[in-house]
Order: sequence, then structure tokens, then C-alpha cells
Amino acid sequence: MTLTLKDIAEMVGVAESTVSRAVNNKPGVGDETRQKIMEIVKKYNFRPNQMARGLAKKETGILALLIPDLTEPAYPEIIKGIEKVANDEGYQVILCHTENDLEKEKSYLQLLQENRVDGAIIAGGGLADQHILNTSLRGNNLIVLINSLAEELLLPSVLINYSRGVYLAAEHLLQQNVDKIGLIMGDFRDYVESEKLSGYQQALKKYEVEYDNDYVVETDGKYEDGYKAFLQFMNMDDPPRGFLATNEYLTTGLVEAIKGGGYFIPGDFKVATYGESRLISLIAPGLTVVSEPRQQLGETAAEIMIDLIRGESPSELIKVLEPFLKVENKIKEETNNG
Amino acid sequence: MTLTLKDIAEMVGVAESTVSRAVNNKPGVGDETRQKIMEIVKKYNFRPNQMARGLAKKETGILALLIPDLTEPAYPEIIKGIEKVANDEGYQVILCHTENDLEKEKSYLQLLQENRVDGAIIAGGGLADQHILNTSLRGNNLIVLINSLAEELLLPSVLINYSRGVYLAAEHLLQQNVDKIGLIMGDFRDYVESEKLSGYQQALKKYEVEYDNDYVVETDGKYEDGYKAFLQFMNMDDPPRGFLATNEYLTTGLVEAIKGGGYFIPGDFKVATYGESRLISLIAPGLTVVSEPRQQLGETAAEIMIDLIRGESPSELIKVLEPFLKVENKIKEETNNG
DNA sequence: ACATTTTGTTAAAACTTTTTCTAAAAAAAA
DNA sequence: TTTTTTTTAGAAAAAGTTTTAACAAAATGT
Repeated sequence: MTLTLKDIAEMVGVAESTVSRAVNNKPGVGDETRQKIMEIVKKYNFRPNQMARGLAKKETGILALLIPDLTEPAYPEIIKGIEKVANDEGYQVILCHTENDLEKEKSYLQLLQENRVDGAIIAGGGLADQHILNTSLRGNNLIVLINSLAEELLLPSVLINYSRGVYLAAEHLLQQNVDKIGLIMGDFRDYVESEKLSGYQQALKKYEVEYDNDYVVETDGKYEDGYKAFLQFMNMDDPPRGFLATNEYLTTGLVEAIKGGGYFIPGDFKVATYGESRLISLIAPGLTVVSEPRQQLGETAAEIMIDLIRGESPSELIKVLEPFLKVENKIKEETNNG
Repeated sequence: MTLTLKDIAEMVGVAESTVSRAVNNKPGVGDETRQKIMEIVKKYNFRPNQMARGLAKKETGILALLIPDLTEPAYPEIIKGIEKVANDEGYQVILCHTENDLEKEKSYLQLLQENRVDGAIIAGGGLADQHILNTSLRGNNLIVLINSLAEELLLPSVLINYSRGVYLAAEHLLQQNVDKIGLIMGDFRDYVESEKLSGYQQALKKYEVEYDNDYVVETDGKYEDGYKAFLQFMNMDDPPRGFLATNEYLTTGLVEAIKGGGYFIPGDFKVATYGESRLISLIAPGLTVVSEPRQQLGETAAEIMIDLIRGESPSELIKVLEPFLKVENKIKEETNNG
């Protein structure tokens, strides 16, 4: 049998409201009364029923976290960050694995409507944006986005400075006198990928290297695409001496193709990749990696969420975190000017 | 403004209890009354407040899922299975990332006490067992274990037949006339690992190959350990021509060492590994893999949990699922007898 | 036609906590 | 000492749903 406030009130011989105040560390309870109550609370390890509390306070203490794909290496770290902040502030996190399925996403967002959660953090977006408009999720419903934008809806977002990340990686290659860099990317229409391309172009411009479309391939972002891209590049008259791939799948394929061709990294080819992962560090420990502060990404999103819940509007609607470069496992200081 | 049962009752002109019955598809409501109610419910997209419902029914509709480490490749799939069943049955899953931290685990288990969750599924166990005894989590508290055992506590468990998995892999190697198999393992004291060793021994016995301790190495289960193990084996007078590693980290290290030595798989060495993963399939697509029904593992655990919640005791306390062999990406029929 | 069962519905109680209002007691100020 | 203020505590209402008991109306059986 779990005790209730009422039980404790009876035991101590006070009113329930007094026990409630004592348990919640609120003023209005005398010292000896408080002590007597807390003694019993401790003895029986009493914890207030969260359902009742939720009903009374119109809060649940639960956040929904919508994730499209748990196997993406970035998510466990992001989740960790969110959980950390949320738990520290007394919130629990419900995991909602959407698998890029609109229906699932839709049904998860209903949790908000049912007052089951105090807010929803949506990672990886894409589907969400247009969708949220159609649902009744407006006004007082609390949503924070990770890695996607919905400015028209005035939803807060936490992002990485993708273009800066690719800029740093390209710059690093250029500084090693690799002037022809093969860029292997995912879908251009994706906001994140388009930002990355822009970073590449900025770096070339800065180092006065002419941009040449032939050195950029757009792919589906899979392992095979990275592999094929290398072979394609090697058929060029003037093949690149360095490569930059924008996700771990592409990079893995690329590296395997390079190794398969009997070449060595970084002796024969310099390779940089966007995004850290165990896969990458195992396959090619010497790679230059653009590292994102993923845990911080999650922490920031959770902080904004909790601020929103508490009625404080965030200082900035869109928060951009800076990536940094890890050159062969050593962290490189971010240079300001070349 | 979100509507309540009361609002709808007023609109239709019936009592709240009638609306409640209609919404929950319960008997005792006339056909036209039911229809009138459901019309309004649909029109305003009414959803009952889960806090109030939880309070009244003494249920939350939420399950806690304790996971030690999200980056382990098995967990996303297990989680998927749990979520699937849970959601189908109207439950949400709270993700509790314990990071093998006793304190975190402890605090998460308090969720049960606070009536925040209807039950907890604990994956990977280890810490939990002794611990649960000390907490007040006995009697009516609902716990299901995944990949660990706590028979003394009579907690239901869902397991994989680890020994059978390793048996199948070893058998496959033996059938290819690899009679010396280098077995690279994690910590023997771990129940799971000890089971795997037993499977290896069973296979040798079956094929009348003498067990030799020199061909078995116990390690910390990391990448480097797999790498070093290969070098160690190659220093033997009669090195193995085949290897069996019991997790993906060991396997990755092993494979890299083999490749690094200029050897080929499966030409020079046959390699089998326990547990599928993207890493493995990318690095060495030709490996023989012991594949676990991970999603089913999650589904089964969730099913047992929900049965328990509904007051049905599970048919068997310990449920063991069978792994199967994937020989170079082709699923091999499980043979009954050699 | 009467007793009995079934059906449809309501009113009230329950679930536990928080909050607001109010009364009493204690402390401080006049 | 009296008045005012502050502190402490209780009683009651509110949160939104489900559940129970109660009751009337309708249907069935005799």
C-alpha cells in the first residue's frame, strides 16, 4: 500500500494541506510540525502521486521527444543532453520514435493535446513543419525544434552552424595544399545539406580557389554512394587529392573505396568528414572530423523548453551552436581568420 | 481552451458519466445518445485528460524503459519492439538512460513508487538485481527484465539463447573444416558471456574436437582487444584458421587486424561474430553473423509487461528467444542435428 | 396485469494534490 | 494593555475523469 497525503496527515494529526506544504518545502508550516511530518515522510518513503499533482497543477512533468531514427549516431548524444537537463529540473522524457512516419508523428503530437506532456521537442524535423500548422498545436502549445527551422511558426530552434563546420574542414584541407577537394554530399534540397555546400564555397572563395561543379557530387547519402563517388572522381583528368564527405555513411564508403584501391590516408588522400561517430573513428582513426556539440544541442533544447514551460520566453528564437574541428583526434583551435 | 467531459455532457444534454462511457466504448449507452456524443467528440477532437483518468483509474498508461547505454547497437531495435507493442496497446514509453549508474537507476525506479508509470522494463540489468530487493519495489510493482536474470525475485525475464547462437556459429566454422577456432570473448563472469563460452564448448564436443584453452581469450570486450587477440593468436605454433568474436567491438578490431596483416576474409580466415550491426556489415560484409531477434525481444518484454498490468500472469517466467545464423548475408536454416 | 429483468441514465463518491480563503494563535507595535 | 501584523494551520473547493449505487423506464416473462 502506498501512502497518501491524507494518511500522513492523519498519522501526524494535521490537515492534508499542511502536509502538502511541508512536502513541497513551502512556507506556512511551523518548525516542529514540519519536522514531525518529514519524519514520517522519510520513514515511509512517501512520494506524492504525480497523477494527482498533475491534475491539480495542470502539469505533467513530462516532455515528449520526437526522434526520426534512433540508429543515427547523433541522437543518443542529443538524447543524453536532453535527459540530463530535463531530469535535473524534475522532468521525465517520453521517447517518441517517429521513423519518419507522418502518421506516427501525428499521433505522438496528440500527446500534447491530451495534456499528457508539457511540451514536445522535435528533432530532425522535415515532416513536422507544415504539419504542425494543420494540427491544433498552436498558441499555448510548447514545441522546440532541433536541426530544423520553422520561422513562420515562430517556433524556437536549436541548430548547428553547418556551413561553418564544412568551412573549417575545407579550410583545413586547403591549408594542406589540397586545392582540388572532392565534396560528397546528400540531398541539396535538405536545408542542412545546402548549408554545408555553402560552407564549402565560402572556404574556396576565401582561399581564392575557383569553384568547379565537377568536384561536387550530390547523392542519396548512403554507403554505396560514397564508394561510387570515389571511383567517379578517380576517372577525372585531374582527380582530387582530398575529400570531404558530409555524413558518416558516405565517409565510410569513401574510405573503404580508398583502402580498396590500395591507397592510404592521409598519405595519398586527405579525408575530412562531417560528424563524429564510433564507426568513423574505428575505420579511419586518422580522419579530420567536424565535431558537433551534440549533447549541448540537446541540453540547449531542453533548457529552452523548460524556460517556455515556466513562462519565460527564450532570449533568442534560433540558437546556433558552433562545431569544431578534430584534426586526427586532436582538437584544433577554431581560427578566426584563416 | 480544451474541452472536458463536463462540457460535452452539457452540450449534448446528458450526464458526464454517460459521456465517459461513450468515449470509452463501454456498454450502457443508448445508440442515439452514443452517436450524438461521438459526433461532438469528433467535431471538437476531444481527448480525455490523462492526468484525471490516471488519477481515477490508478493507471498512467506509461511504461518506464531502463537502458544502460543507447549507443549499443542492440538497443534501438529492442526499443523499437517495445514501443511498437506499447503504443498499439495504448501505452507510452518513458526512456530512462541509466548509463550504468546505480544512483540514476535508483532514482528512475522511484518513478514506480510515485505512480508515474505502470511498470518498468529493465534492459541489460546487472545493477538492478540486488538493488531491487532493497527498494520498496516488491509485491505489486511490475518489472520485466531483458537480457538478465533475477530468478530469486521471481521477476519475468526475456533472454536470447546465447549459447545456442555461439553453437551455431562454431558449428558453421567446423563444417568448413576449421577445426581450430580462436574464440575472443568479453568478461567470463558476465552471465551472457559464460553462456556463449558454453555454446562454443558444446559445438566442439559435438564435432569431436578437443577443447583447448589456448584458443580462447578473455578480454575487456573493446576494439583494441579484438585487434590484439589476433596478433596474439598469430604467434601460436598452430594459429587458428577461423575466429569467433562475441561482440561487435571485438569483431571490428579483429577484422581490422586481419586486413592490416594483408589477409583476406574468408579466403585466409573464416570469421564469425555474435550480433548484427551496421558497423559489421559495412566493414566486413562477408562475415558469418549470429543474428538475434532484437525487435522481438522488445516486443515480448512489452507483451509480458502489459499482461502483468492487466493482471494476467505470464505463461512462463523466463522466455528464451532463438538466434539464427546469417551466412554471408544469407539466412541459414537452423539445423536440428549437425 | 403483475413481477422480473434489462437498459439507459443520473447523482454522488472517489482518486490525490494544490490552492484559496479563513480562523486562530502568536508576535510585534502602539 | 490594546491593536495591528505576522505566522501557522485548517476547511473547503477545485482539477477532470471513472466508478458505484440508485433509480426510472422499458422490455420480457408468467
